[in-house]
Amino acid sequence: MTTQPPWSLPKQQPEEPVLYVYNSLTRTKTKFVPTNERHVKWYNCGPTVYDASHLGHARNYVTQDILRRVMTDYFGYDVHFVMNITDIDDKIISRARQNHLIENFRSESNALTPELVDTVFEAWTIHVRDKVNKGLPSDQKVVEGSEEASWPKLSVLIQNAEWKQECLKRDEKFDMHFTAANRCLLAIRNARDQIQSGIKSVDEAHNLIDESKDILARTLDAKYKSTVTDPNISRSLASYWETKFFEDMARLNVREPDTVTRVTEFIPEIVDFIKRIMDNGFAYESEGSVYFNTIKFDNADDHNYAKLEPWSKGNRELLEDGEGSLANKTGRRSASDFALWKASKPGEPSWPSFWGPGRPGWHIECSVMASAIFGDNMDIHSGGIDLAFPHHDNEMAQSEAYHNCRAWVNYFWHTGHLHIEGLKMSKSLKNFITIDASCAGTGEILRKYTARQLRLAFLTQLWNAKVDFSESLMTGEVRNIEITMNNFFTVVKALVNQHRSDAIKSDGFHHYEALEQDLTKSFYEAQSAFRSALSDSFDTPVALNALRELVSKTNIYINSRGKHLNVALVENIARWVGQMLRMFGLGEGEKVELGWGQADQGAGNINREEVLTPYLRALSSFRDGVRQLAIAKNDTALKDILALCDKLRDVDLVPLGVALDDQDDGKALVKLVPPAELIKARDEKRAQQDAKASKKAASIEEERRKRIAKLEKGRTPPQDMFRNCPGYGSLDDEGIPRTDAEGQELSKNQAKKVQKQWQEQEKLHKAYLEWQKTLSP
RNA sequence: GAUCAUAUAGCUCAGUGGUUAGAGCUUCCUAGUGCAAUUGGGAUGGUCCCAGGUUCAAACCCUGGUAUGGUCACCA
Repeated sequence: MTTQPPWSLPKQQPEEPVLYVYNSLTRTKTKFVPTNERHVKWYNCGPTVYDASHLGHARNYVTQDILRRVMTDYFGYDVHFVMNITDIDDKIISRARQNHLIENFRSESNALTPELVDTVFEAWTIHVRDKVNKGLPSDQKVVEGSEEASWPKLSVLIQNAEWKQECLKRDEKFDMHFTAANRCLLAIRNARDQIQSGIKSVDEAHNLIDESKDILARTLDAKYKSTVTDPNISRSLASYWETKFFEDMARLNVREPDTVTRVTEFIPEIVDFIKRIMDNGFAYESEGSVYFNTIKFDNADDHNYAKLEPWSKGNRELLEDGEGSLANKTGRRSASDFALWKASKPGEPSWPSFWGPGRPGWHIECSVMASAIFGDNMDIHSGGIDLAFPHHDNEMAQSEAYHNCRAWVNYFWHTGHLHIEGLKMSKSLKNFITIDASCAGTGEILRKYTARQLRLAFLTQLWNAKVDFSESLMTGEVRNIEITMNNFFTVVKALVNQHRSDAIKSDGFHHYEALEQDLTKSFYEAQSAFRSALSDSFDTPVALNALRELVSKTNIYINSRGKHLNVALVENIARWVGQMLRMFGLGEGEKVELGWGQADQGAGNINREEVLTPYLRALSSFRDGVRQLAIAKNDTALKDILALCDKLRDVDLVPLGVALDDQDDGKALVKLVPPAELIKARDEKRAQQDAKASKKAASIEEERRKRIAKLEKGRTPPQDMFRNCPGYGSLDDEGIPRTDAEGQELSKNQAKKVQKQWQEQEKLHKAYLEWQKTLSP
């Protein structure tokens, strides 16, 4: 024979799953097809940098980071991930200007004077009339001149929860405005007292200004707005918060984008872009501003406006009727038209353009920057769900008007919003949580939870669903997963170490019997389940469950197999589980290590003496104890030795991060854990046990009462349950009501309901009779 | 006010008109140990929001009500 026998291509059975992802353009899961091989062009809407990042940002960027990691590290796409930074916009400008004005005002006020108090008081009255009034009922509105006089009355009214609720209905920020006003007024009164008693210090002046900052900023801004002309003021605010943003992202283990684009770096491109949209006939100029013509665009044959949320477009047009002349006032031809270029008012940062000095509108930046990097088409555009309309719809309209194309974006992925304990997060609801501890806020999330726990919380929810961030989610499910994984990896690592130290390469057995076959099968199944979950629109909750189930099965195997454990198989499983967790971005510590790593502060440079001494001291003192017992030859020696063993395990080794688990063969499994983690676990457990013990008697009694109450409910046989029961009239043979108290026949639903209740009672009664039998022999 | 959701176990939620409505967590019990521990096994727990209707059959479909939440062009 000189030729090889024929070979045939194997058939994949079952076939591997194909990636489908929920796409906002269809509001269904659509098959993911990149236009160019496995290259993926991905543009993500980044933050507007004017304030500290909050938990909502964390939700969005961590979730997108998860999707990005799955796409690159699991599915193996070559992703080019671009994110923009909005570093110029109305909010940045006004925030920077107000900060600047307050700063100036503060440094110019070098004594507490009646004039200063008057200025603050005037600002306070304006705040009360403009802001607090919004929430007040029309007959209780504060009129000019009577602000301070009406305050005592309002302070009493706000104690009334019902009244306050009504105000919040009228204006959801009422509480916030009221609190600010109250704080400010207290500071004003305090200042007056100080002046009375002759105190005029700078500190008191500054204190007054700090306490009334927000209120004062508004009036200062109204007065001196146009005097602030230095563009560096808003630029430095933006760059400050941009740095903070990336620091927060780094703490959250979010990968940096491949490309970061900033609006202020793309102004000439933006101007040219707008020019071409005008040339294509979809924009018009009015008093130095340029607007996009949504009506004309929507009416064009090959274009549609508001592809993502066409229903919102309808709302907008309805609203236009209500607003009437507003459209004319701002120079727009239709209320749905939006600004591409805004003429700058005096004091506002501006750039030259064909239409005079101005700055870009909000939506145009993303169109221009994405086009500059990706050209006339991209695979994925992502962002928070709240951006879908109008931002992304406007973006698409602009870009399609510019490129003269039908589809600028192929897939829109919108991440779901975050709620706190069932409510949306907002400053006015006072449940606002920032990411980093260094910024002021009601809460700082990284002080309370780790980046890993936060990411796990998001992984247990679908990326495009609403997340409810709650204490119970974090301390329940998340902590649970974390503990399960940590314990699993610790045990496997210890097993692997033990196995290596036994040093025999083979004991003459293959260790691949039915139990190992089963476990291997579970391993394969978990891998398949994991892949199909992620292919099904990144279903991370299901994927995580596949990992947890595999861990549970492996635990069962470890505990049932005893000495003849196939360590290699267990190690492979642990390695894969660890890799998948790291793939999600949950990794800590060294990558080569089995598992997902465990953060261990203070584990830096290794110094042999420092490392070994505490362990040797523990060992040595244990030896001392055993020796003394042996020398003393007491009757209780055996018991005392065991007590020493317990002390070594439960007291001395815990802070050293060593846990000992006894095994069948009499040799303990030595587990190495970060000490902090071990101490935490011990304390949590103790607290739980204490809590249980303290309420045990009460809860047992409670349980018993509940059980008996339920059984007692079955005392009445079903035939009698409706007798003498108000609300029902005549009964049939079995005691089921036919008519109500007035003799009217029961409605169908009613009849069905009593039937159901009757059957329920029959069951209860049966249980009751059984119970009675056990009571009387 | 307009509009859209949601309402199922103590909590978070699955549930496709058709057996006795499910899961995870919590709680309780339990195995393993000299004592612990990782871990395992089991049990408890339901007026499917209320009222009517459609259907042979409703947690599921329809109508009305109630409650909660979101959105209403600043938003991640």
